[in-house]
Amino acid sequence: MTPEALSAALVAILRQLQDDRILAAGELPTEVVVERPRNREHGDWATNLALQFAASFSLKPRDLAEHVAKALQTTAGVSKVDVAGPGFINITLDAGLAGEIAQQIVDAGESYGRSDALSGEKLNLEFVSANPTGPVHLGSTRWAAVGDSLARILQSQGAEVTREYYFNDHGAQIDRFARSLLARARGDQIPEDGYAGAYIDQIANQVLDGTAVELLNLPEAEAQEAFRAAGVELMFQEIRSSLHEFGVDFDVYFHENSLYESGAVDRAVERLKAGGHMFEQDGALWLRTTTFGDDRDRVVLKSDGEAAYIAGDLAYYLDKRSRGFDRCIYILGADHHGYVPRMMAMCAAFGDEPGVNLEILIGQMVNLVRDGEPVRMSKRAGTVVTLEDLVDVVGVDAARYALVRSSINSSLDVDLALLEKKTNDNPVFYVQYAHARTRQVAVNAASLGVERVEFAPELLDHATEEELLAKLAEFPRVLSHAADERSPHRVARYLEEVAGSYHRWYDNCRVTPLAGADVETVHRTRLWLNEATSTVLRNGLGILGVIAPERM
RNA sequence: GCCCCUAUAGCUCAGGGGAUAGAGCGUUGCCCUCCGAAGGCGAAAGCGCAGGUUCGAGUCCUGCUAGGGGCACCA
Repeated sequence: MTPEALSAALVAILRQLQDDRILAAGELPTEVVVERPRNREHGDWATNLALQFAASFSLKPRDLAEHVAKALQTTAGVSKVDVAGPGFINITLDAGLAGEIAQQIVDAGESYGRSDALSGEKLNLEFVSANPTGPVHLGSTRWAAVGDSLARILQSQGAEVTREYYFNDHGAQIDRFARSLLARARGDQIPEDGYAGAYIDQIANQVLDGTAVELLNLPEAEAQEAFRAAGVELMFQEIRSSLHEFGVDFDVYFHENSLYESGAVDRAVERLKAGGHMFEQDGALWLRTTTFGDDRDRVVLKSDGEAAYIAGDLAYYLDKRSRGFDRCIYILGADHHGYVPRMMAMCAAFGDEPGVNLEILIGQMVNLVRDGEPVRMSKRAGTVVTLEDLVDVVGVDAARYALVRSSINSSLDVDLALLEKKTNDNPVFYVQYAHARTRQVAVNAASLGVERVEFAPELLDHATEEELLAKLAEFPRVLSHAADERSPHRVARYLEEVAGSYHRWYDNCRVTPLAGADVETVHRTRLWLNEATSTVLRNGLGILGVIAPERM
């Protein structure tokens, strides 16, 4: 009996009580929270439904709890029901029932934890979208790890997810990038507002290598354009390849420039004009975002005729919608949070529903620290840490795990000194080690003739087995909750708990018999539990884009 | 001035209104004659402050304090 099954049984009981006129008419909850009580004396599972819903039926919590408890007594698989405290319902299952989940998990394999809750939803998830004026830095790397895991989580719930990267190859910053390249190619100083760093020299040289030397003798505008086109392409390739090394591949790399070349920007503006959301003032064209809650209106076409940045976003959003995405999710850094109200206003101006068709996740920044002291990331000071730097020092697994295990609402400190020491203080090793252990136990079991030829779940009755089984049973809900809350970090935290439960079990219950002893049913049964743990750890690590190693 | 995020153990962070607030690292005491000690068991150690809502608040609301980020016809 899984917590989901118990929850469903409880909902059915409430419906029955209503049919029997014990409960007043009224809306019933569609889901009831069934939790593992912290204190094992409180049974296998507990629910607070009486405390939650008693008031809406004009009952005292304990009275409602008694009614539910009485009905639950007769439910198959339930051995004991208690009402405790103000109205908690504590449930104990029949021996063996809790153990069945081990076999179910092994049978489900890769599909354990998946659901079809989001099937039919077509989601567009945009993240990273770092500008092609430099390598992917530490901050963006966080969104690469988080975004990719979130995509996997949403896919596990049946959603059709497109990972998208908005490639910002239009506008003034690209011009500065091009001027910087050109200057370095000529051996000149970087312009005042330009980009510095060794990578600029590298790319400038690459551009030169790939073309005729006469490039430098072209008229200024043509030379700059040549460096812009070639430099952006090289930068783009580098970003793409470092993300690929990081295990993050996008389905769509969308070039901002294409929106201008295709006329999509003009069409978006026309549509907003037709909707009566645009006005002219001071020679510029404005979008009246204040109609939809923004604190001031926004310029779309500047008085010099150039498009403001938001113009591209208008067209880009419409383009996503026209590609059939019900929901467009953006992951943006905290330095862009001020951008949210105007994006939401834009969404509303197009007649869409902000928060539904357009969803923006704001993630806090990554701070660089050395020995506890903050380090300012500065390209000029050479203290920019890139995705590749991070991976070079700690590897993909540790990097992804460290960046994904915290809530995006918290800023994250990355300590350089710690990373340089290559210490194993990253919890990813704790989880990976647990998985490696399950595999080695399986290897040893096989060599000693322990096989999964029989399964007697009632033998999984040690305290550490009950704990582990309950933990494994939570995986589907953890995934579903992580999807609902857009919180990949919950999966990481959950895996750490699974690993802990497994290590404790390993310490108490042997899968292989002691030397000279016979292989018994209990060993064969435990092998199922070992395999189930392996499955959950493997599936969970897969969600995080981290390898589940056979050995370490 | 306005907006967003944060404040939980020595450090980095979890914690879905519920029962005795957790993990990793660090400190410290124990446990390898048999499936991996990258492990387990134990100890010390914590919800910024003040109100409020609630049967019940680390969690929700208000105010305060502190830290981070943002408030362009930049992108």
